[in-house]
Amino acid sequence: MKTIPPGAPEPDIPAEMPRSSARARGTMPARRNAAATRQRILDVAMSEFAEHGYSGSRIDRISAAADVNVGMIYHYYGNKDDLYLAALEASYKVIRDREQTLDVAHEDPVSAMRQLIALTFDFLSTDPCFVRLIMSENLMMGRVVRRSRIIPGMTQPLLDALRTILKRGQAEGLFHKDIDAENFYISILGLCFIHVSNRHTLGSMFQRNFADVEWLRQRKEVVTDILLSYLAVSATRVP
Amino acid sequence: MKTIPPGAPEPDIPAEMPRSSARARGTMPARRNAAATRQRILDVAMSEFAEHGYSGSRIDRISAAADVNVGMIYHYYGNKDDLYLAALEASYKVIRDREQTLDVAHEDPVSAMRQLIALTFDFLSTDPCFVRLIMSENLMMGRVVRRSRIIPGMTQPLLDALRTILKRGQAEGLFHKDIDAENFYISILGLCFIHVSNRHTLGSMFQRNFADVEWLRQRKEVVTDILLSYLAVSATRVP
Amino acid sequence: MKTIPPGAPEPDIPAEMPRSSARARGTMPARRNAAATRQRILDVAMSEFAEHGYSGSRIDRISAAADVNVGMIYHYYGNKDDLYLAALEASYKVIRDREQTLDVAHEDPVSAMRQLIALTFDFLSTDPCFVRLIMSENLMMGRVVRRSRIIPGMTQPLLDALRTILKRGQAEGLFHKDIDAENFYISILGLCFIHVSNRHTLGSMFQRNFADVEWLRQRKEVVTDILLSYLAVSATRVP
Amino acid sequence: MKTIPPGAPEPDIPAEMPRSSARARGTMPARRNAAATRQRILDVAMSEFAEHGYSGSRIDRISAAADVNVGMIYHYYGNKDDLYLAALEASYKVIRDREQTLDVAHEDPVSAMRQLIALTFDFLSTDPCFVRLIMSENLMMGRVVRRSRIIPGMTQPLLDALRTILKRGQAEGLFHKDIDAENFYISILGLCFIHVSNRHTLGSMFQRNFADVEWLRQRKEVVTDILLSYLAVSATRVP
DNA sequence: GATGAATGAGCTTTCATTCAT
DNA sequence: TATGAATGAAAGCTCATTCAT
Repeated sequence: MKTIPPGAPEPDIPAEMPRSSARARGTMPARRNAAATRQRILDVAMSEFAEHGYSGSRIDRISAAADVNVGMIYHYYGNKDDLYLAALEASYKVIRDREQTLDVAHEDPVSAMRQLIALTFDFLSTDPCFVRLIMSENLMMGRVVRRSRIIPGMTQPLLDALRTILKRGQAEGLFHKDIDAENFYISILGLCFIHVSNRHTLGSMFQRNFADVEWLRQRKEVVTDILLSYLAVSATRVP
Repeated sequence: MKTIPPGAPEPDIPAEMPRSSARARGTMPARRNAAATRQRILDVAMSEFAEHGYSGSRIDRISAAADVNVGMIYHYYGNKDDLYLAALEASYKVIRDREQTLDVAHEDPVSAMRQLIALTFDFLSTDPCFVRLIMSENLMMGRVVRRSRIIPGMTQPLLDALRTILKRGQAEGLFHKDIDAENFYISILGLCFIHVSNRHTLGSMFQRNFADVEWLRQRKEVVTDILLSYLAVSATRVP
Repeated sequence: MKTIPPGAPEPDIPAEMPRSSARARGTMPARRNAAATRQRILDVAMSEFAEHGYSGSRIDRISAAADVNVGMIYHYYGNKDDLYLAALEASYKVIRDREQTLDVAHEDPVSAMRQLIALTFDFLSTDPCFVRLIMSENLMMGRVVRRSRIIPGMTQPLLDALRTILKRGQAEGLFHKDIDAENFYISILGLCFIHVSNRHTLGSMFQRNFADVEWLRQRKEVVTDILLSYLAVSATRVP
Repeated sequence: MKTIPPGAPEPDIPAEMPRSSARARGTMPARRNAAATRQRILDVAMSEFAEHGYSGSRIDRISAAADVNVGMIYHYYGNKDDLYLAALEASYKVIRDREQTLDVAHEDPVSAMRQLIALTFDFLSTDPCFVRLIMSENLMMGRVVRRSRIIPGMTQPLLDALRTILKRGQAEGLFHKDIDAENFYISILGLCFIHVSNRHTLGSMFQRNFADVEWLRQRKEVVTDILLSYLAVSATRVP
């Protein structure tokens, strides 16, 4: 819990003098890299909130895992709610950023769509943290996300990318015309989300481990099939 | 979820005299009816847990809303965990029972499938209580549902019904052969669940009200289209 | 817990119709032998208070074990305190009665003393209930026993018996003269009480089981030796 | 038990300004001294547990008397059980330490034995706290003491001291040979313990105050006589 | 005499938050 | 910037006791 992550540089602390123990002995003034401390708190908070939900998360646990004093959390983030919002926004940023790595303008539309689906599926399945954070927030009726000023803005690039793929597919006669991008994204999300969000209740219902790698591989194929079937021009329309 | 189940008659309580306020004023002797009290607690608990999740729910609030002493809850249900399990099981029972009202053996397979999808969609969308209960349980890593002895058993009839529809559709050459019933149910669930479970975060992302009736109507059509496209023999298989 | 003790006759209940189950089915009016019910409650209370002490004892447990309604306990005994007093008095009566079975007037004084010591030792060691009841009461600073009107009176016969033995021993030149009966009884009690009252802490200190039968046998000899050494005329008096 | 141990200096708190009342009035900033607070809690806990037993003791009362917030108790001691264990161990330490002040190796054996008996008698009689703590623990069937890692270890020095006295006495021909040290200690304890542990029930039986100083003085002599009579070579052995 | 549903006060414990240093 | 001792409100749960029937 108290080990310093290797990736967190603390340049102004001499390596030969381990911080925490020296501090414990009171031989060193409390002075560190503020930005790093802030970030460390945020990283830990993201895990904590993801693992335990909002109500289940403990400020004490976060401060211990981030190796900072409780007061620091309040100093940097004000209160539990705001820390939670920060964690939520940071989590959204990760997936939104990743989505922007796709080359939607030049890649073959079907392939681009497959990549978007795969990226979404893998992101949600690989680490349930994001999914759990989203669930927790929705259980709170969006009380916190509602206050976010940046999350709505992060959605536009995603929608743009999706529309670009759809338009190019339609122009090439591969996708049928009557598709709403927003609604389609929700379908992608629904199909990629459910076995992660409901892992445990589904597990209880079907007595199966939905984190099993082989099962996930098959499920990703099915999800892709379902969504591409729907997009295909040849798809049977509902009469 | 807040309606008193039709099977629980309380004939000797005059409808025009609401118990709680009258009792609070001390003008009416306490009605002693164990079964009714038990049920009232369960009904209230289902709402409370659905609204606030497990950690966020308060025994005090439940006892107040059920108009009983806190001790009664412990007398009837043991502890918060067991009350929560009872609420969860009761909720599952409602949807599983409703699924069994479908006539999957005689109805035209496509129509039967549409009905199953519609039933699932409507059940989840009409009252978010069930969805929220499920989410809460999954956030707790299935800690409670794992102890349920009846939930696993409730799944079999659903799978049987789904398999019957699929087989009959395949026999009539309407559905293609390569469909796993369990996986397909998860797809149904995913597509019907997401806009309820993620209502608030999606609302924040897209600045739209996902409880809007007109939107739900359209969404139900899309979901049905997606799932039937996938089932259809003409569907483009992934090469 | 619910089995009826064999010694408790319930003449007016036909044997072929087990009481509790019939009552559960509501087929039998609630009507029993009042005195037997009262006694059953007391018997159970003695065990309960002995096992858990006053604070640790539960009215609910007593009513369940006595197979009566909670209200009956209040009906017959008023409240927890008074039930506890009744249990305490009944317990004292058992040992005081037993002490009176000794033939102190005709038996050889040394032998009579040995018998009194053995009786006390065995009574306390065989069933720790009495000891624990006494301990519990003393932990409560005698709050309840102080209200007893019969316990002080029960002591006199014991003291009389002890004095008789001592006088006869002194008259025969077996015991030395300077012995206070009351003080001597306290010595008997202390030596016979400690390994029962302090069974667990002594067990922790010495890592030994002080309920072991062989150890008890030896201990009884030592206790007798100690007390008889002190009584003996030849005993070295402190200069 | 209520005195502040000499080793815990609180130099910067002016003696003429009692902390609790001043702080209650809000005129003095809270003294932040973890060790002192911890000790204060323990001191109060020892009294509280001694006075009311485990079940009867109240965390609220302890926190009030120690002039700290309830949470502090849990912060320092975890829970009621662990606080009780700490109090128990601290109490044992006091008597075990005191026993080690005897010079068993050089003092005349009879005199050393007298001193050990007197020390034990006085320790138990002067302040009933220790006795009551022991009783409470035994009423709980040793549930807490069983977890102690230090109490068993504290017994050895006592046994060693006792064996030293006995051996030297036997070597000098003062004590007879057949004496088990452990059993003999239990006899000492039993004779010194009973009038304290059973003060109230004995008081009720004999209508006498067993905390009376003069009675205690006589009793101490009797106890010493009894034990020395038994040790003496001239003691009449049981045939 | 007997029932059992119901009560309310009080318990131990937890936790976000503050504040003097 | 950083510390950690301290707080107060509220949580889950228990239990002696009452009361209509």
